[in-house]
Amino acid sequence: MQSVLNILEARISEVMGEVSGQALRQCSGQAGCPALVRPATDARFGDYQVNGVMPLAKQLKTNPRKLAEQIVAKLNSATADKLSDICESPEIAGPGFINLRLKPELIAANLLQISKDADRLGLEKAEKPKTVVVDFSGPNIAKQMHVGHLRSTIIGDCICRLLELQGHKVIRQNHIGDWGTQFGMLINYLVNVVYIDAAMKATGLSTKTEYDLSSLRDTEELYRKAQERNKTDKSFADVSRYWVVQLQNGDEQAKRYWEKIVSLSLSESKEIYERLGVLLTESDIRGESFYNPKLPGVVAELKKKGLAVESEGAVCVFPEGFKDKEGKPLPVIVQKSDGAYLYATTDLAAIRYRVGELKADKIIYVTDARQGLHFEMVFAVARMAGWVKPQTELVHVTFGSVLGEDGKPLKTRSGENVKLKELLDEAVERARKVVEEKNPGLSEDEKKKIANAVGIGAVKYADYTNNRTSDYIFSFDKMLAMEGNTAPYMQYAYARVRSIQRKGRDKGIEVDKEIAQSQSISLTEPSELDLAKHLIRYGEAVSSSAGDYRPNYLTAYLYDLAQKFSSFYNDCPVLDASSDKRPTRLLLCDLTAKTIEHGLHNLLGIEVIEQM
RNA sequence: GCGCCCGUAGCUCAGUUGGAUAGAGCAACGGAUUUCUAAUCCGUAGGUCACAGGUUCGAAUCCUGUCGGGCGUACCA
Repeated sequence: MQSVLNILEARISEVMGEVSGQALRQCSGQAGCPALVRPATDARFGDYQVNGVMPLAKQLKTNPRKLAEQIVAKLNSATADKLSDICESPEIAGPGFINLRLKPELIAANLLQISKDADRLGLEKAEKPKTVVVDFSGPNIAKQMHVGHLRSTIIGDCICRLLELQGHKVIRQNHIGDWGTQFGMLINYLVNVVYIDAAMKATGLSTKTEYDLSSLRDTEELYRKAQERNKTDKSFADVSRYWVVQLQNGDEQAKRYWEKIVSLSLSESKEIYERLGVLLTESDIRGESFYNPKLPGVVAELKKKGLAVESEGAVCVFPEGFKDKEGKPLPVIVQKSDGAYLYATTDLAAIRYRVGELKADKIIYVTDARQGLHFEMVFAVARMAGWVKPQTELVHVTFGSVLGEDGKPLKTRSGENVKLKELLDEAVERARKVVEEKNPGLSEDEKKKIANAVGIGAVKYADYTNNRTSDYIFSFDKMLAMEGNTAPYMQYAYARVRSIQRKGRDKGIEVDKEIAQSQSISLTEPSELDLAKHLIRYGEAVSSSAGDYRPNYLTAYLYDLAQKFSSFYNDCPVLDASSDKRPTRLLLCDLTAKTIEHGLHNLLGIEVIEQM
């Protein structure tokens, strides 16, 4: 089902092209006359407004109101009747707006159509599906996931879900940091402290064993202890360097320890992904170690193509238009003077793999805004090298930082990054307290389930609902508030609908049958009509959200929906409604629940709950 | 220095290639409740869209400058 907005845009644009066609080509040479149909800014103007007449009139150097009249006349003309199946007769207003009001029959027909399509709620699929690689999350192995990974992980996840819904082939790529010099000290620590100490204890040579592998609660602790030892013990640091070399050279023992560390860390990440409802699996992992063997080839080819040159001992590519502090050309360094490779090299190898092997039409990078320059330059080099086709899209989807209440990047009191696990634990704990207070009668199981859904949902929803490009201030109190655009408010709205349906069934009303059999729609109350109109616009919200990779467009829609439902709920009894009104109201309830569930659960990965 | 992003109500934030009288939530004030879950709804009040110019039928949005903040800027990722 095509969204009303798209149909209107297409039909009106066509007519505008016909009305202006030749004249337009003469004046500007531009093709196409977008109607710029937008939701009306004020309900008094109807449901949609056409904004495109005025810019067109400017191009044609004609009077916008006169032009609007011509367009409306053409839209209405008997031969080219473009609107009467959708809208009432269009009205011209202000300097040259065309206002459109939906016909009740269209609203009714769309509601019924959505109702019949339980899986997709009438959402259309892309005409030309693309293969889209989405690079997101990318935690550092050997350290726990912290708040710095939250946004990439969940925004990336949402983008994947949106694009998949639109019918694109989405390939998730988790570019984990599982390679590098830090593994030397970690391996060294495992070998020399964990295993040797344990062995000495086992053989009675030592009674003082501080750690064995099982005592390591997590990779964070391993990292911290190894780092501490590396700093204070010079000979330990020397041995760490030895392990780096061993690992690079493919030494079996080094590899075994490395694998141990990676798998320990991955199991921690997996746990976080599951709690967050993020659909990343092990098969999506293509980390630095995966690209490591390909790096010499990347550099060699850049050299062969004459793009990479030696500068100050390092191998560099100088894409055009980038300058350093002194205004001199800024390089992308692909190999350090000591021979080591860098992030840029890995990213270039990844682009080759994604275009060459994965056949990507588009690659989306979900990382914070600070990496903007890095990607700009890497993209430039990849294009210079001919590793991406001109039509291949490389998109950097950026986001701002998560700040504490003081407006500075969120840290613990001791200045460390806040662990994602602890953040989620606290959110769930706080949600639990609220459940306990509001609904003490529920069973332990239900309380746990609700606290989990609300707590995790609140963290995610708060992030999604902020414009991704700006920083936002993290506040448990605000995200867990029952009022306002929050997860609990949305979940509550859903739970209320479900409650109506439960009550109805208890009363012996055959809710599903009544909905399935409802052929005519009766929208009499303003809040009913308002809700109905909003329900048929879900597709618009999804496509604008996906088009700009902005989850907040979707949350804004969902919040509007929940508010409109609440008004309807207040004004219109459902179960006690007269028999001519009840089927429609049951249908509105059902579609509200399905839409909230689809948005929250299918697209944002946030759990809905039947009661709270 | 240069580049990128940002500055909107007391607070937290929306604002869709420039569109009609700039919107929400919180906080404040006033109303609605023998409830289909009030974890709700309705209303009132609150603004020099940082500042100054410019572009045009029309600017929070585009351009120039100023002030304030964040980030980046040769071997981290």
